[in-house]
Amino acid sequence: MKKEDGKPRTVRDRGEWVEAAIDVLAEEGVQGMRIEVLAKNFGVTKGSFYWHFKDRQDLFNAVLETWRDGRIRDIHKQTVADPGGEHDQLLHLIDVYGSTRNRKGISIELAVREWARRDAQATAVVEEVDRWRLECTRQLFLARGLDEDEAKSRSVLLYAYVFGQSLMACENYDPRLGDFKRWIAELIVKP
Amino acid sequence: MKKEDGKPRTVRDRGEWVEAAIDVLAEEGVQGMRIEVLAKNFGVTKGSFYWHFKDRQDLFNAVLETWRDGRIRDIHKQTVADPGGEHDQLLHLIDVYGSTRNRKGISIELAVREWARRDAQATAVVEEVDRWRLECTRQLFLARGLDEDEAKSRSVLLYAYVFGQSLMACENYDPRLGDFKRWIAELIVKP
DNA sequence: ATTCTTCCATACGGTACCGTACGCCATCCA
DNA sequence: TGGATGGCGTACGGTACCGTATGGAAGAAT
Repeated sequence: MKKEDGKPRTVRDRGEWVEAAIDVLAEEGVQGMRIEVLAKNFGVTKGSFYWHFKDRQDLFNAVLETWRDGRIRDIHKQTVADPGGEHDQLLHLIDVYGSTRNRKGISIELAVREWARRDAQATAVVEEVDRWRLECTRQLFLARGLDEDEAKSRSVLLYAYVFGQSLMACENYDPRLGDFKRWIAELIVKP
Repeated sequence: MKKEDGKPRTVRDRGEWVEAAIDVLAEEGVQGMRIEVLAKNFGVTKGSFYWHFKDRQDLFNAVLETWRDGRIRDIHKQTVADPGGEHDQLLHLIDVYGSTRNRKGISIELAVREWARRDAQATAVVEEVDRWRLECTRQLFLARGLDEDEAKSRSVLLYAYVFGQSLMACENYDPRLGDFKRWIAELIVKP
């Protein structure tokens, strides 16, 4: 059959599909990444999807790899050697995951971890990302003069805290929550 | 049509449906609570379900209320006044959510919070549970002699940490992770 | 200009659900 | 003992998907 209207035919590549899928992942979770829904929100049909991807799992793998590579790049950028600035770098790390200006990044983070609870592929990706992150913060703590054990412990605490923080509904707990969070960040980072 | 086999007809009540639904919630998440699947795993058909529940949302509400009531009961049991024992009570709280013997409880906890990210009803329930929990631990910290702000801050840190901990994949980070977690717990609770 | 390749639209069969309509059996009750 | 009622089975229509098969348009290659 033919298209009668004059709408220009949109053409998308694999990368655009993955980006759009990650957006939906953040908002709806893994279950939300439906091919036909993605296609509709995207202005094409699934004929396009199955041209660029073998099947749904193929998209999932691409999403996971893209996320992983981005996170690993990010953590390296955020923990570059800056002698004397380790304290601020650590505080910044905590802040990034606690602030609302990174809402989308946090949503993706939670969605991927939720995914990882029931999917081996996602679990492997999360493990790899966590390894890098823990390693990088460990280096920062070491540079601050902490011993090996404390550096590792505080790294675990740091990331557990930032992820857990976004799971909690404590906005109405106290109007001075912002102060509390700063106090907590200092406690986690403090030498 | 008639049942030819001699299987005794199973009869279920509302509570049993809710219990079974919570089990599935822990393993599969909200999306996993499908009526026909629940019924099959349960040895009945959805004819039974629609006798006990108006619709799927009706089950969801029952699940949320049951969870909320259980959590509120639990937190009160775990934070009863025990002058001088507050330190151990706080450590125990952290331990409960970190240990593998509470695997199911943790799974439910995460599933409900995942649910809450995209559903207002679940959000309200999580908020209520968090309020109680934060309030109870705040009392424990106060009893330890901390001032108001630090009691509140450490309460937030405590719960953010325990939830975040179950989101992380750091089992392979270091064989002495158990030691690290004990060290972290002490840091969180320490006066 | 013709063929080739790329990329997408459409149609189709299949599955897994939700919710409803209705009927059947067992038990309690007069 | 016959009827009422609680509790469930079955069948049906409807929706939302997945994946495949096939065809068509538009540019690239020759």
